[in-house]
Amino acid sequence: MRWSNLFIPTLRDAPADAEAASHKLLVRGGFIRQLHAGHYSLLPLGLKVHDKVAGIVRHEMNAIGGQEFLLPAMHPASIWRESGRWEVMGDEMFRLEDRKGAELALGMTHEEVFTSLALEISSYKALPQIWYQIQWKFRDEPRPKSGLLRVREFAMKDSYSFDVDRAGLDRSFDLHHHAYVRIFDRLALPAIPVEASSGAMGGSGSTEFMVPSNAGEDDVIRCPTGDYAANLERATSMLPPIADRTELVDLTRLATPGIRTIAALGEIEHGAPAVHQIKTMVMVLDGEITLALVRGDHQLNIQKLLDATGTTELRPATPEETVEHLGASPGSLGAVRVEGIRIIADEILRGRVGLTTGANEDDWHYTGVSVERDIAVDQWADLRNVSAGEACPNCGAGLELVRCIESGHIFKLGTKYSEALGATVLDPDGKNVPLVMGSYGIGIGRAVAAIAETHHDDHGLIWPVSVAPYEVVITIVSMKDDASVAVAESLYADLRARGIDVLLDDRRARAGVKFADAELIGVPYRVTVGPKALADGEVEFTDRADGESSRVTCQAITDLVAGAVVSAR
RNA sequence: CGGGACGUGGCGCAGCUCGGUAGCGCACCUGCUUUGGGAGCAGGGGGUCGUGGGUUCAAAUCCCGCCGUCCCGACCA
Repeated sequence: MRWSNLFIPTLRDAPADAEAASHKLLVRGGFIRQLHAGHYSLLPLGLKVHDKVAGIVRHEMNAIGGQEFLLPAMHPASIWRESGRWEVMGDEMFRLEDRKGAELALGMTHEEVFTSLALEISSYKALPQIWYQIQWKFRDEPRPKSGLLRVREFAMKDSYSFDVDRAGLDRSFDLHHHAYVRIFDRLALPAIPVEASSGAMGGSGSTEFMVPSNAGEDDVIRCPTGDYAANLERATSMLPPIADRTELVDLTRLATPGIRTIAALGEIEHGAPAVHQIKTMVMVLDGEITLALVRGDHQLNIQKLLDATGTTELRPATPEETVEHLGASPGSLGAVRVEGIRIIADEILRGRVGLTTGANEDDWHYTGVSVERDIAVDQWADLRNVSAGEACPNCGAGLELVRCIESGHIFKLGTKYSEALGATVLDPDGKNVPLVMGSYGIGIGRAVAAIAETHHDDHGLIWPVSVAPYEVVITIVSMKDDASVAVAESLYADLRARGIDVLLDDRRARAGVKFADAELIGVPYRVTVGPKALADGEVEFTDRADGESSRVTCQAITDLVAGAVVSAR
């Protein structure tokens, strides 16, 4: 294409409200424009990248036997009621009514609709099936942010596997895992597969593909040796055992006037170091007051509590609720001899004695607490946040904490949706069994942003050839130099004939402007045609990634460019 | 939802404290010069100052409501 005919509105300044590098550069480079919060228009350049990413995803899905569908974006409420998610999804689902007053939703994911199609599978002989689509999803995110990274309307590749049993699901899951590795490899995204929480999707296991970036919103715990990686919501670690203060045998009340924090309680006479304290968090799980107990120096991980209890809605109790149920205010709370309230405790507290905790009376604590003897724990679970530096559960090395963009997520769903919608098949024994399902997602726009986030420098974007809006740009230094124009036009025609995605910068602009724009929009290779080199029968070839330039003869340039592009695709 | 900030041509900003008919840079148009890293000079076009109301002779500016956008937190396949 000829730049002079294209709509590529580059900006010298990024909008003031852009924060993330990908956001600034995608706007500055003329790839996207915001319509309103969480909704972006893809401009021609942005759509080209988006299409190329989708094309790679599509190719790899087809390679594992996936079949492409296109399902409606708007769904009747009934199908979401059948799965129980009409209520579960809460405010995150866009809901509307049609003229007849029928309730509708904009799809945020498509388990229900795909499963309804799977009702037509009636025999195990038709399995396995892998179905996918690339379709727009709508989610009423509480806080859209960072350009394309978190939006309310976005294209997603979502696929679904249907198998007759768990072993089949494991195979389909592995196929997807490998396809995802290939996809992220081709996208040049250094995605780390990590153990993850299944959240509201339900199911038995899930893996996220996480791209390290400080623009991300997820924390990953990773072992530097590479033998362990998990979302903080799932991560575990080995902790050195704590020697209990066994001299504190008897449950004893301790006056602690004005002491409200773990730290303060560690400093007073007869106080206790944080590792010998129990932190008591009062939470409301689906409307039920619950005490969550962790060690004094630990932090409660909300997602772990949700997962351990199967809760859909969780919030901290209000100060009023806390006083009503426990008789004291935060700072003096504990679970000792508490009855009639659900108590969930972190595994690390199991068997501990000689502990200190609040006495549920302002300004009083207990010491000598034995967890087994004094606290009626209803459920033990891993509830604590892992911190950087703790020991890897596999090898003991110090764990690191990495901020990441969640770029893909694959789930073993099991039979939750097939049972809810009655999607069953006859197995070899003639028995009716529910389909065993998996679901697998990659956000296309988020992948575009993640690539931008990880492939840029001070001058602009540096697209990998696989997704670049154009593979090469021919920059004509001076449109008034007829020889330059002729050589550039000839090269342009040759490269197009070779199937190269080439952009001819034929604008009547100064060379500096053209160089700066080419770098901003991140075209991986540039051929500069100008009188200087042309006097020697040469042009310049520049690699955007390293900035290296070389002189190449006019005869050799076509092969060189085509070779570089094709090998990098 | 809690906290904070901001809404003035396409983008970046000043003007607001102390009310008096809107300005700068970039971009855009015309001309001349320039021409290998975001040119110079001259001329020019473009703004219901987010919105509704109030105060006032007079409101971008003061007051109130609303809307929108961004950031932090909460939340979030």
